[in-house]
Amino acid sequence: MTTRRDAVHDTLRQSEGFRSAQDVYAEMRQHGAKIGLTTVYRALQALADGGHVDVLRTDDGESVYRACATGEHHHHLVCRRCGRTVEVEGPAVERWAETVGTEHGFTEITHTVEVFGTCSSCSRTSLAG
Amino acid sequence: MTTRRDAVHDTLRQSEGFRSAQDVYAEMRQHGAKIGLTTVYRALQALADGGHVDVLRTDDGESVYRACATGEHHHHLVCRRCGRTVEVEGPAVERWAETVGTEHGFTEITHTVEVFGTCSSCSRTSLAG
DNA sequence: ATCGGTTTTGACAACCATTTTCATTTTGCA
DNA sequence: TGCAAAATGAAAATGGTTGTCAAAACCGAT
Repeated sequence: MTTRRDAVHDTLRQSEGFRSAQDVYAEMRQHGAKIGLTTVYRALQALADGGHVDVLRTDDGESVYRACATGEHHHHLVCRRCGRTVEVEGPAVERWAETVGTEHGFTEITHTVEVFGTCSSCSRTSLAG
Repeated sequence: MTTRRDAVHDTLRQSEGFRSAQDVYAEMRQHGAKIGLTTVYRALQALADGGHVDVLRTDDGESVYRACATGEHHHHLVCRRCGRTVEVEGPAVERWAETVGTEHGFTEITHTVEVFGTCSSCSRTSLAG
């Protein structure tokens, strides 16, 4: 039997961008999956804790998740319109964060970096329509 | 009469780091201010909209605010223990975000960058205690 | 198969920051 | 002074997320 966690993970993998727990739940139900909202939340958390999916917060405080191609540290370029996401790297940013933290006497430095924009197909749409 | 918004702004100015709406409210009440929670929320939003204070989200989804020295675009180095915050600039990061977005055909690029760490006095404390 | 014991599940209730509502108070201004 | 518009705040509503707990699924041992 496919564990629910895998089912959640699969659902996420089929998505282009970041999806909320509620989104994932709704989609799974629509496809006939028998699963509860609580379980989706738990699965998502477990996946996130294990580093199998990335999490970020939308402007209105919702947590959104995404199954990324790599487990390596990376950042995201997210279309603010359709949510399409590109994984990007930025060694320069990593170094900058580390440096700036150290310079001020901080230790155990971590950072969050997200880039937002309007993707080409969305800006086309807005010009046309 | 000092408008409530100014009172909220002042309270924020006296803080070292980022404070939540509830924090600000509690502190104002403690100092004898007659103000409602709703008003604090509204004032904080207005201040944020006007670019007079910076906002960010804690890991648990709470919005926290800070009256920053400058209205210019800048980022923060925040102590994850005590919340002490240093304002930092990173021209390299700005350029990187812009470049990476443009390369992928995105327009109207914005970004969020926050650096977290443990400040020197907090790491001393943890070693001692 | 069947019996414990452990883990997972999920309906529902509880949480809690934030928003909305709306009646009251304050303000701005003629 | 009067009156419309804006600000206020107590209380209720909202909504994503988490806690509770009993039922269901799982698993190794008999």
